[in-house]
Amino acid sequence: MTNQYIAKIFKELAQLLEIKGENPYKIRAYQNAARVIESLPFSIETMVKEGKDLTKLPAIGEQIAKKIIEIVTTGRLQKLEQLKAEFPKGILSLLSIEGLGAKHIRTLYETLHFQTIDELEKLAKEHKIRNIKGFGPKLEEKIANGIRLYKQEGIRFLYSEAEPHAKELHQFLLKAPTIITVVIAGSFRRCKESVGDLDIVAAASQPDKVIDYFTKFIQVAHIVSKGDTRSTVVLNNGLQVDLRVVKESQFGAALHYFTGSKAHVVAIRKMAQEAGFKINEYGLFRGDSIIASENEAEIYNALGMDYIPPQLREDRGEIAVASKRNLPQLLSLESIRGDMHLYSNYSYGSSSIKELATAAMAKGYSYIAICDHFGSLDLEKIEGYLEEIEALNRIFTDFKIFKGVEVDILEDGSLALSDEILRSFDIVYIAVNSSFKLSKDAQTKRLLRALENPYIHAIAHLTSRLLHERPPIELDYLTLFDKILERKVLLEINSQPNRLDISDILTKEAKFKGIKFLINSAAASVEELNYMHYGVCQARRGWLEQEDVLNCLEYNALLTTLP
DNA sequence: GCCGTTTTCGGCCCGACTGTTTTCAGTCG
Repeated sequence: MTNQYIAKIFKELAQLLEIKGENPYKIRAYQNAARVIESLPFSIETMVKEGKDLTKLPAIGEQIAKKIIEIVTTGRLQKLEQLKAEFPKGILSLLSIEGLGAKHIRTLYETLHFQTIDELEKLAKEHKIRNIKGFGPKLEEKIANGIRLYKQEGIRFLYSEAEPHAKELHQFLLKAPTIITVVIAGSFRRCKESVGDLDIVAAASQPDKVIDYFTKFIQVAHIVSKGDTRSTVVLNNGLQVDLRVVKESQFGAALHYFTGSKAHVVAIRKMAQEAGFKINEYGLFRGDSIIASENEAEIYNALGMDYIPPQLREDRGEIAVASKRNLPQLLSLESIRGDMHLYSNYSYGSSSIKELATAAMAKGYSYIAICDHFGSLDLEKIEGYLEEIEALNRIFTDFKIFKGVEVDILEDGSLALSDEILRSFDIVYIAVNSSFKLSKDAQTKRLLRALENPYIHAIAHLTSRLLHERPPIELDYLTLFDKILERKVLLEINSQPNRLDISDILTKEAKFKGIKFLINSAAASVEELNYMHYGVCQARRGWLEQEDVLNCLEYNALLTTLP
């Protein structure tokens, strides 16, 4: 049972209680618990089975601990089942309709007693909603449209999919009248692996002119809201974009607020309040006097802490560490000295080894590893492959190519290539590329056995997840990380934008265990060498510093450090 | 429902915009 499953139960519980009109602080308590459970690096199921005290976790008190135990032991939560039975099936989907919240949904249900969502859609079309107190024609239309939209698919974008839109909007807004600064904030600035919308913060002397200009962006499909200082639009492809425009002197405070995460901002505001400040999107205040507002660093500094980079702003311990002025010095793209996992046209890459090497040199790297994916049928091919790399190494000066391979971990934990073959490579990655649905126990045993092999160096894309496509394989990470550390095996952060494997949370957990990493583009073409920056962002979200990542080392240092 | 170097009770982040209203509740971020 995953933490996500447990968190989802509390999220649904909170939503249903909201529709029921429960105490909002109780609802928030469930939401907070869900968020904490979701971002735990270890399995809460295991905690329960080992009899650990759940109330030691933040936001988990006696009541929620009891409920977690119930979920783990019975697979469900009685209280949620009861609540669900009180309302029509699918009622929670109504919450995803823009502009329709819990209070409205409750009024709708109490007035109309609809039994299905389809029934509600029909009532909306028949104009049975507009005369209810608190409703009108506009909301009625939103409900009808919202239900129709929901029946299609929910939209969420990979970071890499949102990126071109972000860049284009940035360029567009820089040409807005009276504009001074534009930053894409929100989850995009925090480099989350997928983003729900784009939040943009701008500074301008006449905000209303910028808002006007913004809503005329060519790709705007419709305008959700438009005021003097803020506006929301939806683009043709369904991506929602929010713009907030402030005065230059307030830019830092606004940027901080709109970068989030929500949990981070709430925690900072609470902390500021306890210290006698007030903080909002216009600045940090003590009484009526403004303490800081122009840039983010000033605000953090006034609160007595290190500047917290956006990628760390998730309320996962960064505030406490920053208050001790002890934040990690996160690595950057410039820290990377080589790319240690590339596929050439010997397996499923489209570029030759020489092309990859030349492109890597042009990027300023001093080494790469070609690690094609080979199985037991490829023995002849491997021979030529090794020779070609050796030949290129004789030609290049000040640049080295490692002879690498990715080998499959079979279902029983044995490897697809013999030790004899594995010995001929400089770097061997093992990877799960099949049997993704084994039980947690079987999957963990499979990895543990593979880790016994003496000729391996690193694990490629550990969880084998594909974002929005395939869930991560189930593993007992605590046990596995102990073994990885003992065997001095490296973990890869795979930069492919639909993988970003391992996750930020696992990365942080592994780092504090003492495990070292490689950040790789896993490029299958020259162009994909540029994916490296996605992996670096992910590593930053996982609190990694240069010293945690072996391909931040120069060639000679790397040679002596490689396991 | 959670939480506590002021507290085991009484707090719990803060403001813009919309659609409904005649001054504001609901929603959102």
